[in-house]
Amino acid sequence: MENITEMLKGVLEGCVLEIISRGETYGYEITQQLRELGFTDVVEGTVYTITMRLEKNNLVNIEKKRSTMGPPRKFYTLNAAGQEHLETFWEKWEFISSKINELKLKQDRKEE
Amino acid sequence: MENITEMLKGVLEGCVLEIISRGETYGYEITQQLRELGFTDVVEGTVYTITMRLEKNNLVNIEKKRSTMGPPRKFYTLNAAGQEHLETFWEKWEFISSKINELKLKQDRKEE
DNA sequence: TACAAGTATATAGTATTACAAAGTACTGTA
DNA sequence: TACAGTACTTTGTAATACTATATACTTGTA
Repeated sequence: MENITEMLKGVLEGCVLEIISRGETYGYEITQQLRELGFTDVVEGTVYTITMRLEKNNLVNIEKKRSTMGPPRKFYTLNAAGQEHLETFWEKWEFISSKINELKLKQDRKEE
Repeated sequence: MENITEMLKGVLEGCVLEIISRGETYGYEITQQLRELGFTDVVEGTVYTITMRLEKNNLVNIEKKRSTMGPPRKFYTLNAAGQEHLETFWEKWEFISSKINELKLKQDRKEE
């Protein structure tokens, strides 16, 4: 799927929060998980800006650990504020997606 | 629903296209329809920037008509390119929302 | 040894987009 | 005339994802 970047704005951060909430993980791995999910064009730089934002907003705990496969990894876990932020994200998502789908249903009726 | 503006990026234009596709309409009316849909904080300036973009990208036809209720209205209809753009929008929306919901389902499993 | 490839974090600059705030203009009514 | 409601327009700003690049560590291979 090409050129979905504008539609990813605002949701990508939520996806990253959700991925972190499943268990300790680091930037490079998050990127790969997003790619597996289907967002194949997401690059490391993008995820990095998101994790930096999460750090800045104090939504995550950080632990640096050695790796046998390259340089040290920065592992992230959600703190309480992060959990709360994640829940808010899903509420917003539910709201918006339901509204958009409402509009879409009207479209389908239109095509009959 | 407060502060959903970042999540609206990329989808609002699609919503406007969809509204126009239902029949000739103008900026002020589009704004009101979006508010009725639930996006209560959308303001005229926002819709205006979108309609301007649609014009610039040649996705709409324009007809100016007098009104008894104020200044002349600029009525928009979709042209062929606009129709195509709208279809592409729904495809992207289907793709993204299905991926996000996939992630959400995993979340629900997680909470069990 | 030298070098490539994979892993991993980091940064600067850019484009797109929604919004805030304000202004302009036209109509009908008190 | 003054004002409220309708309607379009403009300017500037903030947020965000992307491009491109740099840095560094490990392993494998010629």
